[in-house]
Amino acid sequence: MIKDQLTEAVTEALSALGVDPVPDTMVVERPARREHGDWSTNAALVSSKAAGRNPRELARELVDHLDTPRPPHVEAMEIAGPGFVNFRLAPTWLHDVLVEVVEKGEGDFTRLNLGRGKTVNIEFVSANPTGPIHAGGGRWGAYGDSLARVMARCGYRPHKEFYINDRGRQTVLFGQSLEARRNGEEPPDGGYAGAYIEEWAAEMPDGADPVAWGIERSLADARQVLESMNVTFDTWSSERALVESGVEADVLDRLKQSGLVYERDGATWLRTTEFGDNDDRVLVKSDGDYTYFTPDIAYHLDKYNRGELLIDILGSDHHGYAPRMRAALRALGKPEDSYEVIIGQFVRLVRHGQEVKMSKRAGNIVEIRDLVDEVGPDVARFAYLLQSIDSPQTLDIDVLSAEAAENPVYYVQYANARIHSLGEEAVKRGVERLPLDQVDLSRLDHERELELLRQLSLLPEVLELACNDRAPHKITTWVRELAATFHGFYRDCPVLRSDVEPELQQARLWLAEGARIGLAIGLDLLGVSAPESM
RNA sequence: GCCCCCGUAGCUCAGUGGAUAGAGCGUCGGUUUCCUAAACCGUGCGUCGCAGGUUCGAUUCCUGCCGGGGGCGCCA
Repeated sequence: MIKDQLTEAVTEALSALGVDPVPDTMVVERPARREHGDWSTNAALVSSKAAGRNPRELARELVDHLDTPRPPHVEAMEIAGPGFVNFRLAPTWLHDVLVEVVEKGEGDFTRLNLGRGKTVNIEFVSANPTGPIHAGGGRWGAYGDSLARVMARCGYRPHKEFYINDRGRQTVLFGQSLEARRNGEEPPDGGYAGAYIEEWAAEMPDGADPVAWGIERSLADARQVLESMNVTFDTWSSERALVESGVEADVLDRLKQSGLVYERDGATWLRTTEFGDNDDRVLVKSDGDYTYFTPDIAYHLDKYNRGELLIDILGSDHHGYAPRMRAALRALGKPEDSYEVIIGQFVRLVRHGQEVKMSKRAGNIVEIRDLVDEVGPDVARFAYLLQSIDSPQTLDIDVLSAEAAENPVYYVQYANARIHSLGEEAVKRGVERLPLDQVDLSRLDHERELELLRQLSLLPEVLELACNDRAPHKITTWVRELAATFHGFYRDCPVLRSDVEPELQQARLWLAEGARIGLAIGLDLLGVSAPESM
């Protein structure tokens, strides 16, 4: 890969100039502006101190050194600004990218090995099974599932997990609410009052245990709607089953061995402050019951059977929970970096220009189902993945539905549809794509063609960032830009028109194939379909 | 009071230690004798919330403040 070749060349040159080791802030990167070349390095800037020379002077020497022999594809090097070295490459480097893309295909192009086979347990959604999942929960679903896809492509082995809180007060209240409705009564104080309670109560068979039936009903609903958005889980873990197996006592014993457990006011506490929590936490209440915390610790311990690294994706309303779990796992001897918490910010829904306030118990929720039914699974999923999980998100339902045609997901899918239609048209016109090694890719020299190739060449860097930053939305940004460069190419560079020379036509057909592969990879990582016609 | 996240163009949001800060939508105007106009092209005088600090260089890192969201139970 060109980046590695350039990095190696720069590193060698620096060490020949007495800079060894090379500062780890040294990068070879793509400059933001085209005028600054195809690639550039800050090597002279970050090494000037070690070299005892001013940056531009060092840059000069660096360039002289790199000139004999020049790294592959390099046509010119320039010193710019405070001491950047910019590399101007022949378009051949981009033609090589296309060869790599089509030879490796959507299965292997940009398959990284950052994870080296490490297993990762990713827990997300985990909504209480007391009703349908609201539209906010869809964000965790889309995010978690896509993060798993991104990590899988980067050499991790993810295991997706949904934790079911099928025990405790909320489930009891939920069951009572169902039963009350079934008997035509009002739900109990603090119970659930949504319209779905009435619908579900009517479905409930005679003699069913309302709690157990209600939980199953909720889970079936969650599973179905999440699957419609292409969000799936490898394991659905039941808190009740865990508790019934009696693991809490084991966990308590193990925690006691850490010496961080103590009794106070009749309760049993864990000294989580030892590991940075604000307060110590109760494990066993003074009435003898476990708090929710204890089975949760047991659950996390159990998850280590399904992952060396644990990732919890939580809504920002649970962020206070992270320090205590981190502390508990450290008390149990788990390495600090084996547990990661990702805090997702909330989704605000807007309809008719007004925010839709949601409360499950009051019953005025917007379900994911409503959203998916209204705008379709691809639109919903793409919308969730449009921005960083750190940012509060505003989804305007009217914009997503009424203006569906201008939705960014269609823009991307349309690019794919155009490529397929190009293929069909080629068949109609009797044009066959020759084997790649018989095609002269150097014919690709139009700015639109080069832009498209540049965008494709960016995927490895983007994927690595998306993985390391746990930021699948970076894939969304990239695939939108890929679609944009394709549309530009499609507009200005006819492929099958009769006035296009056969050699150029062949090269362009392969370029379209490269774009198709890029779109397929990107959309797959996002869990969004790539329709062949629209 | 303490903790987490956010504050970038009219709106929704990318970007984040570098060289003139971007996209979509919206506005206005243009583009089609053969490959899908769900497209393309042009059109934006933004104190990157404010003030300090670190740095050769800060929208990006640190501190404080202001504004918004969320959280601070022997609830889950």
